[in-house]
Amino acid sequence: MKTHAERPVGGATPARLNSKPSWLIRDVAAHASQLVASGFAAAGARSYHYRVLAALEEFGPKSQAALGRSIGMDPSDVVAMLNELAEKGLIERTSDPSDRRRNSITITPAGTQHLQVLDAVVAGIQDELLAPLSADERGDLSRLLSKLLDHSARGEAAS
Amino acid sequence: MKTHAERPVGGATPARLNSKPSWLIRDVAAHASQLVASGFAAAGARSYHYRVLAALEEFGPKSQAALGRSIGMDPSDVVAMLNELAEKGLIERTSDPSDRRRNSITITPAGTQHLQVLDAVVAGIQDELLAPLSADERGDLSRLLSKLLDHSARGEAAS
DNA sequence: CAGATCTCAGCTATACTGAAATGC
DNA sequence: CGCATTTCAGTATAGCTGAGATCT
Repeated sequence: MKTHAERPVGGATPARLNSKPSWLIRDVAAHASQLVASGFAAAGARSYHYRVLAALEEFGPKSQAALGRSIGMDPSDVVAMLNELAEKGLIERTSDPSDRRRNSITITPAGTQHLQVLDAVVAGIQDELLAPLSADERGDLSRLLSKLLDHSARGEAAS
Repeated sequence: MKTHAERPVGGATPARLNSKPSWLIRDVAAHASQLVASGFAAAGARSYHYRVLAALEEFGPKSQAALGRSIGMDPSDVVAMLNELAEKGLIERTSDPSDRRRNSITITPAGTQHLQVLDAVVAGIQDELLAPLSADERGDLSRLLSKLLDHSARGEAAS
């Protein structure tokens, strides 16, 4: 589960890569993903599950399409994830009587409980990931990243 | 080519996600990857090609295994990428006489030229990605990310 | 009829695993 | 022999496309 590699081992990394923000971000993200994936795997979940359960808990019941839009997930992937979550009893699909094309998705009590477990896993990962940074630096990092994200979100909206 | 999506559109994003550094990083990285992938695709390349060519140009001829180690790429993936690069005449494989298990990989003049084109693409992407940040902020971001990367690299070395 | 919704089948890129053939 | 190198075949995940059936 510690798959290893992911970062150079033998010699140096090419300067082109470790000096470019786009690559630094990708490398840090790869590390973060690995932490999340293995933490969630230990809890029998995956990253997609967390996104879905979080949206349901924060926003209440939604249609599959609306769910997908709120977390940037493709509708076809939503189908597959809900199948998995329903099998585990973490969500419930009921067809919406006001629009018979739609399913109304609800998080179950077991789902809420599972979400809390995953929240704890995620919290632990933030600590591990940000260990080398001071509280101030953590704030700076979040602020800078949010700025980049806002910008790219607006860029897409403009297209 | 503008694939779209990638970030919520309909309503708000769950607070759990956009408040956690690990998710912010992943989202920014996804955006960066998309920029790189489409920029490289326009030049007939992919991200893996850049890594390989950069390592060869900066460090000189290497064996496939050493190449893979220097850029954190799996040996089996190195094989496939070198096949593609060799077909385009960007690298050359010659078997190493001092150790007949090894191939010595060299970047060709065409490869160096192609790398320069990709360098320009990458430079443009940094500007696009970091547009909302001041020069000071860009420096801060790189510094913070490098710190995180150093930490995770040391963590792996310790295992 | 246009358009939304759900579903399924399949594709790509990245990254990894396992195993074989060869050579040190 | 153990170990490194190259290669191939296969797996898994995230994200996407295309198309069909159903409904508004």
